Amino acid sequence: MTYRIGEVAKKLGISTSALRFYDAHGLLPFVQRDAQGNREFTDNDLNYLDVITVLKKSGVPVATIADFIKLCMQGDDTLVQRYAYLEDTEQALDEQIRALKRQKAFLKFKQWYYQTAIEAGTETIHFKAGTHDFDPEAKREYLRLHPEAVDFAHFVED
Amino acid sequence: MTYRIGEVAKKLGISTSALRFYDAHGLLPFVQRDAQGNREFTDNDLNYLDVITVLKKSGVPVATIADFIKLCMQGDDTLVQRYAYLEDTEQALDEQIRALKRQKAFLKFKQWYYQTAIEAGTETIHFKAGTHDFDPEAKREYLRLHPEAVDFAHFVED
DNA sequence: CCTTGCCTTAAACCTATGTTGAAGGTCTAA
DNA sequence: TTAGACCTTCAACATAGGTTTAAGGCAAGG
Repeated sequence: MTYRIGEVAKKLGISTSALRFYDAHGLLPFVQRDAQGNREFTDNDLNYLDVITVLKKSGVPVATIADFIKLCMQGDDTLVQRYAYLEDTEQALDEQIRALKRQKAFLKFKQWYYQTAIEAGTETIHFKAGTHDFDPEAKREYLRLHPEAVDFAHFVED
Repeated sequence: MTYRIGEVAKKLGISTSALRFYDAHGLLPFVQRDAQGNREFTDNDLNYLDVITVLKKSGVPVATIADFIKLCMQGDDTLVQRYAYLEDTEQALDEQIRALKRQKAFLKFKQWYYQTAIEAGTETIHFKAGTHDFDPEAKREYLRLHPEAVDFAHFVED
């Protein structure tokens, strides 16, 4: 049983133009055509599209995914390469997660900054007296209250 | 004490062209100019640049960051708005982290898939007999061995 | 037979986020 | 006083990842 491009688009939530774009860039070499030249997607092709979708969401560029798919088409000789490839992707993913957590720690600090400012009715409590400049003491104060936030101590240079 | 654009670029690891681009797009309304028209960055401006950097790394578009900076320039009346803004950004960050973790769970499955294929010397152990089509049994088998991976059960439709 | 709804390709277009280059100003040190 | 190292603006270019549009083919229903 096969699917037409429009059905696949609906099933997977990918636009038909994106699917054609992927095909044009070598991500779908396995998709066959019918007598009229229309693409015929099999269930197995959808499995490949799941892999492609995950790699895309992991931030892997289309050209790099195309390399991986090429390896897949080459059979058992490339198994080790493909495994290494996925390990690299996983490491990149881990680094992205770590980076986002650092951004989150900083946002948490800024939320505390605004929360306390809102309670005080004014942001000036965080400024150096007589200026509109941040008092670095604010960051130190926060780190005293939230020692778990050392992750973002990177931002405290003082 | 002030810094010139090149010093700031070196200090923060942002190119001078990117800094000028941010200025042109309203992210640096606080930066003053000297008699020659050169930008003069203060230490406090660098604090704002830290905030901008974090928002950027959190995936917030430049135009949206500009809105936030505008609120910052408007004083205490916008404290609650600014807090809400940061909460929204944090939620978006949490969702990104959750999404990356789902991608990672799928990659882990694929790593198992290749690990076992490498041990067997061939990928065919995961195919339906006589075909090159994935046997959905592989996913079920993996979930039996790794019940913690239900996160990605989304991908198991069978 | 004609309309509707799919599908096809190729090429042009779009958005975000910068980068690069041209043309010129200022300051400092030799 | 001239060379070098900065800085300025403005406009053109680049890149990724699609989307849109134009022009056309095939098949089914009325």
